[in-house]
Amino acid sequence: MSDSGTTDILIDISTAILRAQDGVLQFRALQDANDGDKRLPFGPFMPDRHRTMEIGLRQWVREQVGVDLAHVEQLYTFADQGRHHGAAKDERHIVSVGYLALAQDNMAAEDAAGAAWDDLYRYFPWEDWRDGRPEILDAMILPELDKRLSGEPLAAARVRLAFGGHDDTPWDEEFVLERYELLYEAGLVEEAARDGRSKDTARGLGDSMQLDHRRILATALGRLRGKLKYRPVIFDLMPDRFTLRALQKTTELVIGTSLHKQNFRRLVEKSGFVEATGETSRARGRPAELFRFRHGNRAERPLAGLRVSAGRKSRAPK
Amino acid sequence: MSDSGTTDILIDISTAILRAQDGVLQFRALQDANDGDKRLPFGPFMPDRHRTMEIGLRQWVREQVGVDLAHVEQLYTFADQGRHHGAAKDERHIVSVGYLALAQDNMAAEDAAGAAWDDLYRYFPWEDWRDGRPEILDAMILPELDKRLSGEPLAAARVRLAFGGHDDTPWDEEFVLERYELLYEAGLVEEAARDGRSKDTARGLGDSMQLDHRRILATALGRLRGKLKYRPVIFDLMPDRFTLRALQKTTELVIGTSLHKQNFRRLVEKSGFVEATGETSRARGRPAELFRFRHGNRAERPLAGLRVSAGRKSRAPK
DNA sequence: TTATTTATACTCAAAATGAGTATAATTGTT
DNA sequence: AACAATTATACTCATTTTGAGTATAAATAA
Repeated sequence: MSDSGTTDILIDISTAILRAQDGVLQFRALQDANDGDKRLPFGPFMPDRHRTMEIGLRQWVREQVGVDLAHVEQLYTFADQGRHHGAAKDERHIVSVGYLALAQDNMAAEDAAGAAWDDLYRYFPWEDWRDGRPEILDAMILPELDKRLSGEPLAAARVRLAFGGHDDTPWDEEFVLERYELLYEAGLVEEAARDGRSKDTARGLGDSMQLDHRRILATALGRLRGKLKYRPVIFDLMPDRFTLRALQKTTELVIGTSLHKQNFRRLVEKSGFVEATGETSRARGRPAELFRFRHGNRAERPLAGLRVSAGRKSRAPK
Repeated sequence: MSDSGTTDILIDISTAILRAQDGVLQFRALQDANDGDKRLPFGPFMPDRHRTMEIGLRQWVREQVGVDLAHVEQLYTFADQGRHHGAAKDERHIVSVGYLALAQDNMAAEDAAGAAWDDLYRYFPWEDWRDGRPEILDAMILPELDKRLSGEPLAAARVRLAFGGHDDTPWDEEFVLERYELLYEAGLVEEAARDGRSKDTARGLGDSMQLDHRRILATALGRLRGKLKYRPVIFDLMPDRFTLRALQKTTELVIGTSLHKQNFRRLVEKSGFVEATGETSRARGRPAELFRFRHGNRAERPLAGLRVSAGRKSRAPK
């Protein structure tokens, strides 16, 4: 079977490191030169030195940004040509493996040169619905997609699937990658022009990144949004003790929509994931009880995550 | 960044092709020599010839087994050393990308040499709970895991997470890979002995496969089980028209448990995924109405899949 | 004609959900 | 000290969803 390809392959491992801080969803971004596009921490997978890819990932993360990783999970392996513009000129073909990692709120390590925490939604402004449907969708994105993809046969269906239609196909917050890919194909993000897919000179939507790193970030956000619903990963974004309000704010940050406070509390309390510490946090208003994640007697629990919902749908007519 | 590894890398693309046929969950298996372990269709990713990995995958599937693929989805990229025993002696390190593909029930193409449809659960006998909890779990698997992993610090928690504890941590049908990996680590599957991880000579659990192909199969089954719950992929395993009973049987086949007939019908009818054709199928008993999948007006729909459930939990005390 | 088998319809109680209203406990302001 | 503002928390209530049946219908096989 190993008839072997004629070309050699280089595998890049890139990691989207996310955290929630002061009401902002952030990721660890690196800036090489001054002023160029930012990038994720990444480096080649070297099987001699890295027994597994996760070991490789941790090496690059350690060397490039000083962050302690909580949850780490592989996202996707991208191998399509032409999406790695700007890579060092190496005669090898590049395959890109993306990872998602979560960092606790209060981690130190702000120092590493050129590394900073960037606001994720600056790169995906159409994904933040916390203050309602972003205007840019109807003002620009949907009309432009419609115009630019009118040639494609199935484009209309793909757009409706990804961005939501009217009542029948609602916005699905998990389709982050599908939306980004459509914008890329339509030439609405700068990466498309850079890769030679679009001759557009207008500034694209959101901030752009090196290589295919914004695509990896999109995959990370979509995966995290999905995972929240069935595994308690949200707690990896929380400090040791937290109020239920803070937990809600972090959840809203990730899924990009607002939730009903009383019902969120009921949901969380009933889930058994948290236990009260007895302490309270004071700020303005009535003090809130501090909770902690309950990896109580059972080390890890496979319980359902926090299922959040979009609101009752009015009964479909017949 | 591309400081380059010193070793070259070979990427193998392997595909688990599943279908449901006559009440059996099957996958497309190949036998090279007579009598050796079976394998999945696979081959190297060759960037010169394959613009994307999915193109490569389709080439190897076409050449090795004659099957038309419906849904295709990437599963995971495995790069840990030592799990590829039996690979052709190539000085390159092997990275293995696994894919899941679904084939319609009634596809032809039985011919390709050495290719057959194998019963998936023969390779994972502990995963089929349709007739209740498999006896092998308590008779052999759990005691052996307990014994063999007693050295590992966190083993007990991992076992309980993967195989379910008593009341608090129920069996989660999606953790197929986690269970297989535990059995591998404990030396309870033949692949472990073959890879030099275990000196066991006793026959392992379930049929073994070449390379890491059973691991890919485990990943495929787990992913499919999870996906059923939120996307309508089950219909990719169904013929054009089907009775609700057949749909239920196929669902049960995949998730490995039995469902309540009347409630399943209610769920499916309400979901809007199917529409009646007016025709009926006759067999023994009252004829059943034939339905078809409704990619009606809207080409694809992002609606929730068929959520199936394990039975009401009695209220937790307190 | 009757038993058997399968499909389909309907019931009913429990639990979960969406959307509030009501009340409590603080801090900041007058 | 009184009160407004703010936040947390408790509770209500109508609907919907869910689990688990019972009842009835329409076929085949004996």
